[in-house]
Amino acid sequence: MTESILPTLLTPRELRAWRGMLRVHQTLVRALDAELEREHGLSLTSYEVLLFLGDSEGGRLRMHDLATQVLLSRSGLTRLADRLERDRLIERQACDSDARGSFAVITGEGRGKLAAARATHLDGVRRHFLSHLSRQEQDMLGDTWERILPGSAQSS
Amino acid sequence: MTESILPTLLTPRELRAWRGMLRVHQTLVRALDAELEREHGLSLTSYEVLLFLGDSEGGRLRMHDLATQVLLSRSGLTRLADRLERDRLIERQACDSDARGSFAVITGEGRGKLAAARATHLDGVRRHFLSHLSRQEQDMLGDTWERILPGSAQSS
DNA sequence: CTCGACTTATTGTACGCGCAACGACCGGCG
DNA sequence: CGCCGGTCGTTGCGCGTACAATAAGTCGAG
Repeated sequence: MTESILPTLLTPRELRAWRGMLRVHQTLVRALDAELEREHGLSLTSYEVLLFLGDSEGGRLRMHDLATQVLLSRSGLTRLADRLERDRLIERQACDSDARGSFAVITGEGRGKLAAARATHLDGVRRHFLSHLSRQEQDMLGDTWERILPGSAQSS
Repeated sequence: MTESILPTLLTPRELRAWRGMLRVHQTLVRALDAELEREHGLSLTSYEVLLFLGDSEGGRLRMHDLATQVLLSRSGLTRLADRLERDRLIERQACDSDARGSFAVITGEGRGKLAAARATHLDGVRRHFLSHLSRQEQDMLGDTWERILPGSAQSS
């Protein structure tokens, strides 16, 4: 009676590819976040905000665009920006071409923090991730990501 | 004066491999979570709890072990288990060999939910992820994950 | 047998995030 | 010009999670 639809499961090969990514991602993100927090009192998302701002021309970005790039909801970014502003790592700036909008601008202090944190972060990415990959594998991974989600290449 | 240490940045190839994973992971997890939530009112973490329980012998697991497998803190799992128990998808069971411990046990209703959700979830994983990968690539990915984080292969 | 260091699960608390709603503002069309 | 659908950033609210502290229990050394 209750013989429900049994979905055909994944093959071991598929499982390895899929769950491996989940594990690796979660583990690495946790580790990188912890390192950043410990050495610079910065969360990974805060770091990414500074990163994108620092690499933008003028060191500023519209809130909406910034939210998109760091994969945060607009409300989430509003709150995060509040904290970063409180810590004087960014400032807000009105947008004169559109009175609704505002820019987030990285401060000098923010740039200093970014440079320091970047060293830690990049070191972590290399230790935990890149060091295990040959150049060919890196290329292949990049191709794979691009195929799965077109436009997955971006700034540092 | 303020000539700080400029960390040497990542190469484009490294960037593609690294940030690609971040984007793909976040996007896919969001999508899968939304599908599960919409079609079965189940979060991805809840699903994973049911999954691991359903695939364990006796349909039960110690809270501590379960927390480890779903990558949740023990307190996080306690709360999640509360919710799942409220929805009658799992039950708690005392452990007679160790009076401190308790088991989480999947219920019949939980198994039904799992079977249904599993169809949705596996379909999603195939559509969003596996369909873009050849068998060779799946193998290569699996190898890569295993090298980065030994022991990244597990149940469905 | 008893003590003490460790483990297990739970609880208090705080935080980060998303969703929905809001006010302010934009731009195009009648 | 005036309106109206859409957008931008912010806010109220609720949820899910981690960290620290706690109570109960385990196990081995003396």
